[in-house]
Amino acid sequence: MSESIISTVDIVLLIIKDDRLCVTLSKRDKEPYANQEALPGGYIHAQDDRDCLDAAVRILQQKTGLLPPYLEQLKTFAGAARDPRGWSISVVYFALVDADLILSATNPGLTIWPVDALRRLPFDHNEIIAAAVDRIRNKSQYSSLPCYLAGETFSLPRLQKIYEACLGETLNKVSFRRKMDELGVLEAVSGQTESAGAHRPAQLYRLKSEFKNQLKLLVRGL
Amino acid sequence: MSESIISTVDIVLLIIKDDRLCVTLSKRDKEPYANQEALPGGYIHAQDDRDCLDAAVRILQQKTGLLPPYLEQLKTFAGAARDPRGWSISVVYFALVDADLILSATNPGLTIWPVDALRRLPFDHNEIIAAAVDRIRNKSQYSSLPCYLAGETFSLPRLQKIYEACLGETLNKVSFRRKMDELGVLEAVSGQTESAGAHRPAQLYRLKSEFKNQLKLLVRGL
DNA sequence: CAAGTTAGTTACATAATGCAACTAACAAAA
DNA sequence: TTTTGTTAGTTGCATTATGTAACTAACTTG
Repeated sequence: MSESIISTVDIVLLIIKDDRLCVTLSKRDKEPYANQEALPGGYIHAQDDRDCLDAAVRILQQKTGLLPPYLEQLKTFAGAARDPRGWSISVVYFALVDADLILSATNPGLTIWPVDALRRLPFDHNEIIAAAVDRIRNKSQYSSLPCYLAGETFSLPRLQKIYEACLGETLNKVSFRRKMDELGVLEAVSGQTESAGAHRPAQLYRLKSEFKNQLKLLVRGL
Repeated sequence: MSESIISTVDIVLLIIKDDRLCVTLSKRDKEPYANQEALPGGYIHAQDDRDCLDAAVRILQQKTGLLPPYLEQLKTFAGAARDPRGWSISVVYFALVDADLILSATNPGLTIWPVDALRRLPFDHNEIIAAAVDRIRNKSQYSSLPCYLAGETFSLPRLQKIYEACLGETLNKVSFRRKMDELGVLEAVSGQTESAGAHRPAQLYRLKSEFKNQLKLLVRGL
């Protein structure tokens, strides 16, 4: 039956760094693959965790100190071959967070890697990250998902760069702004602008409070 | 750690019956909830199953005798409260199959229920089915997914009914046919028509062989 | 062979999208 | 103080996608 099955949760924590989609890895402190970079993860604690989301939040807190604004179940990876310890189940979540929260914090053992230039990772973690990128690419096409990768306030050109990093393609400026208007999740921060050089400063926006914990979907994609 | 966690696979087997999206339930032969209708499922066999998909195929074979043309992982439901036996993980798959394969076969203990008129089911199976319906509704909007619910050959009006059942809304005939043309997964069965009454018979189509095992996606939805 | 019914197509109005060219607002150099 | 360069943001228009109504086609039944 299931006595010998290892039950874990792993987390793909994604951020934008230098306009590129990046994944956060943490150095493993135990065998197998001790001292190697891998997705942050851990055992499910049947005593402490009420469900998988609980476990994901706990593990993320332990490994990164963060409670990210977006956390969604991605997929479950399981089988006999993926972990040297034996038959294992990993319920994988993916989290989106503003890069500054990671880069500014002192998180020992956390490293950031562009998702399109990863080296070979332990377990099936490359495959897992690829699945996360697929998911975010898909959802970015028709939702406010990438907004969770921006900070509290941001300009539309900045948000467009984030969408482009998620989608892996450049977008038309006019169409993008029309779609953001249609989405209706943003509100201008009155008077606030971002001056980033010798040119016209950009209006700053933030997520309307009612959308801080809820995705908004477009009827017809970007 | 994870010694006490129960690991199972459950399957949401969906079909179209009387132009409605329906789920296939099977009578449980063991406790808990013995003799009640529930999603077909079973323990993962770490000895026999190489991975979860393996387990899903085995369980589906045992409970229904089918190898469905479409089988995808839906989501994992886990926690302390969902199963009276204790902390449990259920990796849920959803399967699509031509209704005739179930209705014609002699599958004792299998029953068919419209997904929008279900009674209260054991475990969290109502919630699981709702998640499956959400998924199929979403994917039907921009993919060839509902084709797996049709048989070998089918007319376009029939396929439109299937799409409508999946989406829960009626579609425009001209637009639907344009989109199916754009999808490009169908080929006319030359000379074959379906005569279903005192009116013009409909051209029959089938999935092109290269799409029997691969979803095709629309760039811009139905 | 006329009537009824569904299959399938055509023509056209309306809406969505993409592109190019515009104006706006700033800093820095002249 | 004016000019220049650069990015922000808007406008107008051509092109494409979509929805609707009205059409023709092909069958069965009376």
